[in-house]
Amino acid sequence: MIRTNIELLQYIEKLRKENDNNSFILEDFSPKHKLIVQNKATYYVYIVKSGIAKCYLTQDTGSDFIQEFFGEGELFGEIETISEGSSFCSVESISRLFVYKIHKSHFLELLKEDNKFNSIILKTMANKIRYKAIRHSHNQSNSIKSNITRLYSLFPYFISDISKQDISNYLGINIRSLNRILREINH
Amino acid sequence: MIRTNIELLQYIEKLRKENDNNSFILEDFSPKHKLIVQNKATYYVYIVKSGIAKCYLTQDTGSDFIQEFFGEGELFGEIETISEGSSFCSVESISRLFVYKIHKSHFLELLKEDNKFNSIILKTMANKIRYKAIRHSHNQSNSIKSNITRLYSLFPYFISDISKQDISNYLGINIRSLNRILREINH
DNA sequence: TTAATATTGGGGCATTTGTCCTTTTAGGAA
DNA sequence: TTCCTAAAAGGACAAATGCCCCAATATTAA
Repeated sequence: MIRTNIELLQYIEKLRKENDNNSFILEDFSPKHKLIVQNKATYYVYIVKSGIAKCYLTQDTGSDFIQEFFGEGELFGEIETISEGSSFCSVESISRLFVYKIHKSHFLELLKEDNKFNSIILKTMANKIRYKAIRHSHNQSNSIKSNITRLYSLFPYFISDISKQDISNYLGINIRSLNRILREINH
Repeated sequence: MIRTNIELLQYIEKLRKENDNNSFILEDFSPKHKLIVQNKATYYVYIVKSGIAKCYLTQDTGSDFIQEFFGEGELFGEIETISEGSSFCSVESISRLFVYKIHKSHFLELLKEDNKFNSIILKTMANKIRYKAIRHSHNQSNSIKSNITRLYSLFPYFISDISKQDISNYLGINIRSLNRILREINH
């Protein structure tokens, strides 16, 4: 639910220290700021330094479906950069958010020239695929109750960190259903 | 639904022609053969030459959820190889299936030494992430009817190529619901 | 402070989807 | 051919989920 990638974050920070004229720029956003907007061109790749953001798709019906919550070290914008399309989702800060951003062209350069970086990105993307597969598989073939129970066991405090509306959008259900089940679980 | 990756297939076949002692082995499977088994170690990465396979996760409840159908050029086994875990899904032939297989260690070697190959794999993985995101987003926030209608427009002949049970498992619904909606759509 | 707005919680009902079961049809093996 | 099994189709009812509504509480703005 709240994804992190400490190995990547540490490597980025190491690169920043070693290189003075480095390509990573630290930025600071307050909540509800959109860093990436669905269907718009993107110019940067981002890595979360601290805080939480949500990554979501807006459907034709107007409803949002949240793909992931990004925490420390999470990477985004890389898909758009590597496969050269406009953005297929939006990314918006939930809490105060610090990110390192790097221009597309520098990101692609690093991918080519830095073997270690290349291998970390490959691993990061492999993990995203694995995680998505498992999550969506569970979500699509189990009841809401079982999905929420699963979240409780994986992320005991998700209820306090994330709004009910966002949790609903993450589960692909409506907020009434979420409340109904939460009530049932807590007697 | 039936994913393909012609660029990758062509590149593999080019490598095979240029290199006599190449690392890709052509194999031939009849339907219902499991090439990868969930939770077991894997030793190879595969690329589909022709035919169709399904990639699915089996839940604790015993039900299967189909991630994707793999057609020409689709890659699998790469996640397990890159992120070094046992398999998180099973892959099973649906039709007669020809695949190129390559040993994990050779795959990793190619990734390091062949820039073009590296870049094709990165693009392939980026596309998987994008595709999964869009599919699951739609599937989780729309009715069965709208999901089936979407399949019809994307893959007009899916009904004739794939069994009803597999379609149900792909949509994360039960077969009764599938039949009910199909009937409704066709009056 | 007060007013305005967003978030949370839940009642009541409609709709969708799942479960169980039976029949029909199609295809393969003996 | 006949038998066996798997796939497909659908009736009837139960359970899960969505939708619309309103009230209570918390948060933000003036």
